[in-house]
Amino acid sequence: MAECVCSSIRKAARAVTELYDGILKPSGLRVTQFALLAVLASAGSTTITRLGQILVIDRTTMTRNLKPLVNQGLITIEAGQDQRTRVVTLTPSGREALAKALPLWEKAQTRVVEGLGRQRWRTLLADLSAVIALARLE
Amino acid sequence: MAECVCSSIRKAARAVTELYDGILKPSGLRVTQFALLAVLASAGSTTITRLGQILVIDRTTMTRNLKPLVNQGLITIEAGQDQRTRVVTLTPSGREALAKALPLWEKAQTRVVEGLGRQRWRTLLADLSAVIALARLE
DNA sequence: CAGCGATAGGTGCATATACTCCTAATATGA
DNA sequence: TCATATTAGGAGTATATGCACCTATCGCTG
Repeated sequence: MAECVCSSIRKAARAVTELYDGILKPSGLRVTQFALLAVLASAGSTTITRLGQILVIDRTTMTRNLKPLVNQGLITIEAGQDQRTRVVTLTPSGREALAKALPLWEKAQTRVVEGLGRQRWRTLLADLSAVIALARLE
Repeated sequence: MAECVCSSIRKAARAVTELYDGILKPSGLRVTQFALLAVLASAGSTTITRLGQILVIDRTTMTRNLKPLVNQGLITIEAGQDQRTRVVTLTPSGREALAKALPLWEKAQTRVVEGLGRQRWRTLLADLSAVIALARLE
């Protein structure tokens, strides 16, 4: 099953997560949490469902992933205009944590990109996007 | 953070896992479990640590991932010659479950491979291998 | 052969992931 | 406008993931 797309991607995800998490460790953030904060920083306050759509994470998983960040005071969750929605907002403390983690992320990222070569890295990102689009059809 | 290698791979892993799990559903196996059984079928009985090395999964995670498969009677775990080790073996029932899941896996796999194109698929697998090797240096 | 480092594995803990089923609020349309 | 479908979210359950720390066994070496 060496050619299984899914297993290969999952395997790579585990390997690369371990690398990033290890390097990010001093920041106190995991790569999942870092990515979440980064999305909030760039997209601004948004609902839980919207965050899930952006990150390709199930709605209910998002709810749970947000919890440790709330506990650490990095984000807040409040009711939106639409009373059904809950709006997630980056706190100053969250913005600070993100800024502190950024150079560590860059370190991990550089290691992979340089090891892989820029061209190959670009190809990989494009291929992964294609896979995501494919998987999410219908 | 759209260019984050780690986030992109994780995102793709989620998307593609959902696809495979959905298609594999009638077999009662998840893609993680399918991959595990497939490794056992091709490599034969092995220890927990060895399985983890093959699948790039932490030793302790392996222990837990094996549990539902034992409960379903698809594998057995027994002490090895070396009394420290525990040897995992595919049962006839496990072999059967794997065989039943295979055509479903092929369906999911075909969909991704054809959607992506053979060439691009090959490139992706090679790039993912490179990423794994990179991440696991040192 | 006694002791010690290395190896195999397990447990506790925390996070990550998603499905099913549930409630509440909104939007829609007869 | 009221009934209904849709949408946003949460809770229960089960699996997936790995780190820190623990025990038991093995192999090696003085």
